[in-house]
Amino acid sequence: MKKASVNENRYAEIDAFLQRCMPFSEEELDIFHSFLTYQKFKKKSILLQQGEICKHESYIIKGCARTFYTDANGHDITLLFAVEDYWLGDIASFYKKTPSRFNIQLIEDTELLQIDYEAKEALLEQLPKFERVFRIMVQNHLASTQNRLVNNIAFTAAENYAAFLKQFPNIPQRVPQHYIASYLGISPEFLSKIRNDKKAI
Amino acid sequence: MKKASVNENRYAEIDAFLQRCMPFSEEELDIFHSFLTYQKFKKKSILLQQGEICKHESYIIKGCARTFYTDANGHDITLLFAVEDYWLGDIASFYKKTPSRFNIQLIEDTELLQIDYEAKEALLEQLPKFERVFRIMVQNHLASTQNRLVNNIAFTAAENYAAFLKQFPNIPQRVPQHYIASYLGISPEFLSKIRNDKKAI
DNA sequence: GCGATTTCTTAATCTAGGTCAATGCTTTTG
DNA sequence: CAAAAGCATTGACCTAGATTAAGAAATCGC
Repeated sequence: MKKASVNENRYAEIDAFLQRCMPFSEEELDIFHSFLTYQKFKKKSILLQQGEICKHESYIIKGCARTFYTDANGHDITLLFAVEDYWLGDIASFYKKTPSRFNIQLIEDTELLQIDYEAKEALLEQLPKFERVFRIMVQNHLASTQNRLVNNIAFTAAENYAAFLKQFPNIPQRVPQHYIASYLGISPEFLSKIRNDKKAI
Repeated sequence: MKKASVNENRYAEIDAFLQRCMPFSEEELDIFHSFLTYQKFKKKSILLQQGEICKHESYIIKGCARTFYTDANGHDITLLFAVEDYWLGDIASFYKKTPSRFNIQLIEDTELLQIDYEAKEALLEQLPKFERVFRIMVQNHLASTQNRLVNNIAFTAAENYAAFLKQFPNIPQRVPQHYIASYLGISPEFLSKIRNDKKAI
């Protein structure tokens, strides 16, 4: 018989995320859950501010966020859009307890599962299997960041925009266009021009 | 009494590298060494070619290398300079056995300790502690790649060049200047101009 | 439902950095 | 040791993309 529950199973997605990486028993998953904190935030909340120490890594159950750096002229560069099934945080700040270089801002009302430094270390001690899960996650993240760095230099803004649409077909419906410009590292005006030039063909 | 040896201890540096991450016993280090292969390569050797599958991760005992992407016009973008105490490889290709996006070319005669996929998995199985070592390595690598991506977009070429000199004061004596331009994502001519403008001040 | 704020577009002008080509200087290599 | 290859520099000219400004459209908050 199925357990009745007010809030469905808030761990369903994150468990599936883990299982895609390697098999976990019910017991292991329960232990994992015990280290997580469920949190709801309103649209436009600031999860992390440049200069602060990043206290949590956060898995998105539902919602949308953006990690970005604001330069001296107040222009920002989007490092990452995160939606359902993504993790948020500033790794450098989280692990070294140094001031973060990045801001994290929510673009929609968002539900998160959060883990702080001590909880993560305790989890890793209790279930060393998770070292591997997190290693693989970070490896994938590094590979995609390397690709993005190289693409950003090697290709034109129009090419990078086309590649972005292909890789993230659902992001444009969820975030304002000038954030996409800031992800591509171009001005909003120029992105508008690119879009218009494309239409003309 | 010290063991006499023709080739000193070729593991001295890599062991120190590991110990900076966490403590290891002599036995553990011996097991680790048993998975490594020592290799010498001549200057200009190609360790990995765009399109091939990356078969090894390589620790540099002595020497200098460059990882780069060559675009359709034959221009290249340097992803990484590696010298003593760095690791080389294309993570995405190594783990997923997909064609590599990058070339790795040696800039000096180089001595490496290499590990292939099967050996690395066997090492991780026998000594799961290494999951953590590699996780931490990859995290640091990701953090610096994120910074580089953002800096590349946010700052001017001259600023990025100054930051490069500060971060890697010894690289310019070991690699031709046009490789540094390709790391910064600018033309060699423009780097030459930047250097000249700076002198003028 | 309406004013206020954000967002997007368009157009004129400007600039960081690219391209091309020529010259001299170092390294390699045979 | 000479010829060739690779490297750095300089200058003239070109272009992708930035900046500024202003109006139009969409969305938000009450």
